[in-house]
Amino acid sequence: MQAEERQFLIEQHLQKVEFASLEELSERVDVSVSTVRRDLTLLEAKGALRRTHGGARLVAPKSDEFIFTARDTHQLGEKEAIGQAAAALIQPNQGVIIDSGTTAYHVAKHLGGKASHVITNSLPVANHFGSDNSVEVLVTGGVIYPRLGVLVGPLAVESLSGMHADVAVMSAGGITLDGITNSHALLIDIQRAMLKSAQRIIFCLDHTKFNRRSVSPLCELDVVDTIVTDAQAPADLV
Amino acid sequence: MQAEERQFLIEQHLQKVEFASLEELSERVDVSVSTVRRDLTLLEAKGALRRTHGGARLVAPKSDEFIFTARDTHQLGEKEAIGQAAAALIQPNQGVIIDSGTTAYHVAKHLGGKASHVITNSLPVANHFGSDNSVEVLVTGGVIYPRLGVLVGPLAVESLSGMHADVAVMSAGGITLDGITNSHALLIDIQRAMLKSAQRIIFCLDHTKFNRRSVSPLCELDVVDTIVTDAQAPADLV
DNA sequence: AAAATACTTGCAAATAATTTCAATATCTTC
DNA sequence: GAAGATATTGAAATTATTTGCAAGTATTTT
Repeated sequence: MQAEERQFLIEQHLQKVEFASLEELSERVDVSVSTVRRDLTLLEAKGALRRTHGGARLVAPKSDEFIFTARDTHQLGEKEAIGQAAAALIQPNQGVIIDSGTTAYHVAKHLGGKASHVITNSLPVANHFGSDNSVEVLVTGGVIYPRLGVLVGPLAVESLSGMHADVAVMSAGGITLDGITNSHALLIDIQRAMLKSAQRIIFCLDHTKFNRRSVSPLCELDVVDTIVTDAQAPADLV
Repeated sequence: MQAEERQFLIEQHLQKVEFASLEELSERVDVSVSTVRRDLTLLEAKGALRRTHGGARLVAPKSDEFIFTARDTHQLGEKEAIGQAAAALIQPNQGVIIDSGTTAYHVAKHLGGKASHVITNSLPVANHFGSDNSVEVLVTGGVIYPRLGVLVGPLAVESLSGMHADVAVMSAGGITLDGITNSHALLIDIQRAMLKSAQRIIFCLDHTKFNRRSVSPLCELDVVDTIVTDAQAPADLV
């Protein structure tokens, strides 16, 4: 096995497990513990990981810089499923607007190369498609809302105003019979612009969002074409 | 078999396998290992591949994250130092435009919370500041240029046109006495807009950029206020 | 504080790279 | 086409890297 390949494997393995002992790694790449140590020293210098007593650990444990995972951990399974279901609704070669919520992000993950254009104001979504040249990704301008990686502000709204897409994949803070609401006032303007620019509106909302009302009203229910949710959603509202 | 043909075969084979040992190549083109070594040295100088202990590997094999890390490894030390030096030139609370090159990215890394506003069209730079709420980061809109994580296109130029910053930290493909040039034509418009929007222009160029001319002319030398480079830069041009 | 575990350092064997040199092939020049 | 000059090639000797091991040192645990 080649030194470089070995180091790559170590890096890759750590991406999965976040922490690994020397023995574990040494066995995995089939070299002595000494060599693993040396590799780890190198990789640490490169900034790829951090050595600890007994092993090594990822320097940035979260897969996506932004705090996503922290918010996510709760309904991860449901969101994953919603993402898959919503992605299945997208026809090949459509233009898709993807919102900045965590649920919308999961839709992006399952989209693969289906869409031909993706429009988004979410940095995690942009990163996800960043090295994929089968999709044209259009990022709105704007100011980064810290910790969420969302682009907000007038520039974001402006950039959206001139655009058009077949579908908009949205998420929100809450839904009642009166309409859909969201918590961040800054997002409202942007989401309205998104709704206006898309022909078909898909909302992705897990069951915790039902019968909840956030501070800012976003839109009426009749604007929405499809809602994707999970099995635990209250039947009466559906 | 002809030397040129042999080298072409090696190149071609590597395209497929990403990595090959000396023995493998020697057998494949039916010459001694010594000759393969010589060929590899040549091909490396040409930039077609990278030699490693025991073989050779493609220059840009993997494409997961933005190509950054791969491109970087070469002049990493120099770029790191340039980044630090350039960051030192920024006064606290200034508005800074940061370009999309790898060198400019290193400046961002060393900027800390010095700047009050950062304007960029580079996703890596945006990510870097993403969870830092001491800095207001303004991202231009645009289409993602795959593999580099740069936002390009008319939207990017437009978003820059209305903005203003104290300093612009730029990088480029080459510099001669005739001016500064860059390789990606799509970037030129954006960089020009950046130059127009900033009061003071800092160019970060490592020594390999000197006396090199890329395809597209960017600007004359008199536009530039400061150039940050490393020790190996040719003295006469400085 | 003692025991256990992990880390560092120095060293020798194995492996790979560079250098050197003779043999062969290729190109010039007549 | 032949003689000499130049370049390329393969093999041997030298030098450098990498690897695994063991002894000594540091860190953590009990």
